[in-house]
Amino acid sequence: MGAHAAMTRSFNADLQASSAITVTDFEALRRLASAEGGRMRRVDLATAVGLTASGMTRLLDGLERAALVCKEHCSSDARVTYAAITDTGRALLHTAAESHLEALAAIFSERFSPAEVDQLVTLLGRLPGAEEDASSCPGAAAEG
Amino acid sequence: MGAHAAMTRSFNADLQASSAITVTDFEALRRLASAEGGRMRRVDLATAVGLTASGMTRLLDGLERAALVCKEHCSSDARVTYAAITDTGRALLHTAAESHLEALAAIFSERFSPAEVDQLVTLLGRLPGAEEDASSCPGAAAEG
DNA sequence: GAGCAGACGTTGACTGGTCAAGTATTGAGC
DNA sequence: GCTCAATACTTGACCAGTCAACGTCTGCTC
Repeated sequence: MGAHAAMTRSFNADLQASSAITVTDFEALRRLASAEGGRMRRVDLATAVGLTASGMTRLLDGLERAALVCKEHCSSDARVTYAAITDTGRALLHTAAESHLEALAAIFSERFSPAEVDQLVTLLGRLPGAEEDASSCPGAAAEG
Repeated sequence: MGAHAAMTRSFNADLQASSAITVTDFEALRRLASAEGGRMRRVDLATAVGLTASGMTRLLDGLERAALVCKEHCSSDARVTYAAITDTGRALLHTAAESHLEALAAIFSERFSPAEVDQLVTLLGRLPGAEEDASSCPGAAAEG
């Protein structure tokens, strides 16, 4: 409890200050940016970042209002709406990533050797819900 | 994000079903139960479980309403109020602990060898905010 | 082609938590 | 013994997310 909450709070404050987004916003943008065509079905994005569909609706509301993301419709299935990252979104993600990944790296490299980081990544990767989180973790095995 | 959220959700559902409390409630009760005299200053309890003071007020509101906890006043300092676990609270904690720790053990023993659990405990124990979390983790090094 | 189960997305009501501001109390310095 | 900064706690306004219910659309089956 304590550790996770504390870290999330600190990362949030960090991102908030540098880019006015939350950790979850960051995750969503990151996912979109690396998705094919810079877009994903809202439902897929939701499960990817670990939110419910309605949670994703709220989150994207905010990102849309900030013009970081926009809606696109699917021609073959009228039920689905894509969330697509905009150029503004990509730019902000880039900025945010610098400070966020730096903070992340700081926390970890201060406390763990590269080998230990690897160990954590493999071990935690076995947790339910982590599935392909590890593969998308920037600098998982890298980072000297 | 995903993994933590998913696990917390599942543990919450579990506890909710068995005892109508959340993971955070459980943490607070556990802390109180093992504190000297079954009580702690609200402020200390808050930092112990990783909440703000106001968060703790809200949380204890609920536990008090359910009679799992009660207020006690400090004779030497009128500012402080203790949160004290009641007999009802201890009983419920006992029940909840069975199912919760079982679920916890299941998740971990399915995925990690005892040695790996130890490794995780030591590594994660270095995270900020984890400080003495590990020491209070039931069955950290035990559990075959 | 009508009916129906199932998927996608949104909405309203709620929860668990935050932050900022306020009250009451304490203790140290003068 | 007054003043003032600091501490303990509560409260109101808010935020991020959940769940349950709903509308819409799709695709299968008959």
